[in-house]
Amino acid sequence: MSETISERCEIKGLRMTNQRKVIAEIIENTFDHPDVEELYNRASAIDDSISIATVYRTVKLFEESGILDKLEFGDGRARYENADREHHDHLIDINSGKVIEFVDNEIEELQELIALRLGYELRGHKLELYGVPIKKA
Amino acid sequence: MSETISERCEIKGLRMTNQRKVIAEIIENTFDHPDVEELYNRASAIDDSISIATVYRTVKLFEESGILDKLEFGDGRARYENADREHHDHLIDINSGKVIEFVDNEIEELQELIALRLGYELRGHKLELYGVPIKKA
DNA sequence: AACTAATTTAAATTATATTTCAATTTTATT
DNA sequence: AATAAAATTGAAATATAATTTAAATTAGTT
Repeated sequence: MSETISERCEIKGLRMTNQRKVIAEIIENTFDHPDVEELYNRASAIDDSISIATVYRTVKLFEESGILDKLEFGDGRARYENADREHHDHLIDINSGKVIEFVDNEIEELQELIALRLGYELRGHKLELYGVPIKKA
Repeated sequence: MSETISERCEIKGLRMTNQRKVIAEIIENTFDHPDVEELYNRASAIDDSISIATVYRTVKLFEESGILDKLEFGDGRARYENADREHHDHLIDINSGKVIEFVDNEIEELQELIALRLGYELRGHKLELYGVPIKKA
């Protein structure tokens, strides 16, 4: 969480148009996992000249630049989150769709180890847990 | 690996048309992770009257019946595998696209535990490791 | 064999994402 | 500040994956 997204874009040499600034700021201040449609809605509320094509282009650009992480929870829509955060994985409540973030160092280390055993250097991973809330008695 | 896919379909009360039998058999005897297009190619080679719409419908039906597992490795195409196998996760070679299957009980147990700590009963998970081969000296 | 309901094909449609291209905006240069 | 070159934009067209429609066929039942 060192620099803002706009700052990181400049470091990467990306032109900061107003559209990109708007989208960057939305993601900066968001704690959920919006899809493109939702980003477009939020961006339009700030600057209604932004087109959805630009939102698609921008998230793709940001993803390729390592500024955003793309998430896919299996419903066909890609979701995005700020990549400049402590790494974490996701637990998805299959009843409500709610997404809970978590970190577990033990599981992170195990993944490295498993990859090594298979002769690979781990470059990334995707871990999603799907569950239902435990009912309290 | 107790029954064949066809047998499991019958248990579930699904009608076994010739198209479904062909698709079931392909998946039964496959050790890779074909997408719909690839299943369609293989099915057409056996019975060239099968349409791609049927392949789409069949994999969806099979998935909903718990006969197939749907995999998404982030390239936009869904892949399928026989669900009636020892549970395993996947390591994807990001250079070659090769998919390696693995099982690690420690990581399985950890996932249960993490879900419990968050107040959830684990119903499923998706773990994919992405890596590059370690070069031998 | 006839009947009913499910399934099939082929085409049309939907949903998500990407690309095209003229117009505009940005950045670097003067 | 004005200018030129290059990148970005919006709107529409296009691409791609998946689903649905409707008429025809097939499976399972009587």
